[in-house]
Amino acid sequence: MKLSNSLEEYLKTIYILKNTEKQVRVTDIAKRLKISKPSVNRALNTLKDLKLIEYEAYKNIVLTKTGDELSKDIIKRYSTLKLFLTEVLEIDKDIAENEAKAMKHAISEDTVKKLENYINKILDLGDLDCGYDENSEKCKNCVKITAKNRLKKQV
Amino acid sequence: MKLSNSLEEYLKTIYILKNTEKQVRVTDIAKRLKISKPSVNRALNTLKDLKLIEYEAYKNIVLTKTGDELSKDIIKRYSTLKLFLTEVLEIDKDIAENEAKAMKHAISEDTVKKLENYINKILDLGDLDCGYDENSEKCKNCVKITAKNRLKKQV
DNA sequence: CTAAAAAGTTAGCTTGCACTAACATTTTAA
DNA sequence: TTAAAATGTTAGTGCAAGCTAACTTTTTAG
Repeated sequence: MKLSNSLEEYLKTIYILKNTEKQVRVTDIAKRLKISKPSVNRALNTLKDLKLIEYEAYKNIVLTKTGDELSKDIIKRYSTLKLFLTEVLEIDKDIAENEAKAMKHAISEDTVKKLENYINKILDLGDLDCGYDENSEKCKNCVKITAKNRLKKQV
Repeated sequence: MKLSNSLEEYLKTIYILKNTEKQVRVTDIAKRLKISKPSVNRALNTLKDLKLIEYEAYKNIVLTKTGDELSKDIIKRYSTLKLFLTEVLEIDKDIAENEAKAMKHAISEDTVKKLENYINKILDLGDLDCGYDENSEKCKNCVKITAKNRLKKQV
């Protein structure tokens, strides 16, 4: 299922609220996304029509099985991109979050997987560079990585 | 100046046509972008209002100085992303083009620069891996790169 | 040179997604 | 327990960007 970036943001937010707050409310979504409540209301009705959430007027918002799976998928795309931006390119967290948010919609499952493998290959290597002089003949192909505190849980 | 992804695609297309065809026409833009001529017409009027192109009814389409600079900037973002996807992640060209197209809007100047530096660091290393066994203790930090024919001119 | 083809434009429709104003329902606190 | 506050919904607006149908202008071929 292919959603608009806007709807993906709603779904992602619902998932995050579900796992961090007692309840998932229109107002909370609106605050987090800095969007008006009526806009949230309409988006929720769209997500309901798509059978991604259960939603009755004035009642609690609940993800369906499909909605839950799709949320995880969206968050996976988002956090993989964010991880790449912050840990590999060493971009500032806030900027990385914004860019990952806007980029996530464009990235396919396959690309996410490849990016993830790539990041793992790079970050699992341990700390810093490999000990050889980056400019020496011996190991000129080694890539020096300076990321620390990697592989923290991302949301 | 921050344009929508749609307007960026128009501007990028105008730039490319300018440099590959004798003239830049509504029909050519429409064909390339697979969008109707009236839609192109309206987009062109928007770009004209933004002083990115010169455009009079039934006349030729010309980029202004600002429009030309912005086009280059857009293409830079696009092609840097595409290069990363194709050469580093080894993603299929067509898919990479589509994803880069949709992602380019989200990426800042600063991130483009960092990504570019990163790609250069990786790709400038020469061919293939460094000769050590990737799994050996000796050089476990080396990243094997298999890209060939890199740094081709991208458009 | 003119009629047909190609190119370009205008008008009006649709959808997505934001907004405010106004109203309805639920929750909370005196 | 009930009035105020908080929350949620409905109605209607605006804008971006796609579309088709119908029209105008320019180009081209006989």
